[in-house]
Amino acid sequence: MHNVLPPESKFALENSCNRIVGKTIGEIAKTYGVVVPKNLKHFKGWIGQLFEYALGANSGSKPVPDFEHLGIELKTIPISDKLKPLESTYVCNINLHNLVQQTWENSLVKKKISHVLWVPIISISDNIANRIVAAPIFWRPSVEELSVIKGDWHELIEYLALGQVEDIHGKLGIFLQVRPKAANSKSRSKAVNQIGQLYKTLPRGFYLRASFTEQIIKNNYL
DNA sequence: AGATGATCATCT
DNA sequence: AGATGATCATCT
Repeated sequence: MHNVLPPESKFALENSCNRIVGKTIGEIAKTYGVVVPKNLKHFKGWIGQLFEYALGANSGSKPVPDFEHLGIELKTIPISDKLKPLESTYVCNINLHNLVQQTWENSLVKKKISHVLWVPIISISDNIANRIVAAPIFWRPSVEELSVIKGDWHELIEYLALGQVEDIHGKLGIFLQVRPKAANSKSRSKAVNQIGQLYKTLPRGFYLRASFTEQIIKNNYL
């Protein structure tokens, strides 16, 4: 399998996107000689990784944007034929201890969502290979969108800073929410409780709600 | 353990 | 059917 070099510019990345739009997952996989799994149960991140490879994203599992030199984050997103996202979008992990020096301005959420390349995949077919790549979208949040997300972030971080991790649930937040992000419900990571003691709890992550990403996609297509 | 890539499964 | 909570694979 040959190596795909990172795009040198946003223009180069746009050209790569133009080459894959309208293709099926099967066609793209064939280009790189990889086998498409029958389903994603045991390969949940497979499509995302295929596009990281095809577009030359190379940041690996480091907590930085996929195209680090361009400051662009890559997100594949499954959508219906009516442009509705079928899933929420994972943004990043949450540090449940050491919250004092975290600010919105230096937050990973802000960094990750400031410039996103959305690659919507029309996922009507259960057959992964038959799913179709819709037009990729280079998106920057508007001032209004950013302000709502900033408000969500502050509300959610407030719980964590007060040691109320266990009171957080998926219903909180307008665009941004907190949900478990773990291998299973027995996974544990470091957190602080209300009286400042370290303890272990279920790891959590920030996610963008599907109702929000639906607007991003519709604003760009309709 | 914590970061990346997410989707699955169950509840409402 | 949509949303929340649970889960799967891989890398460092």
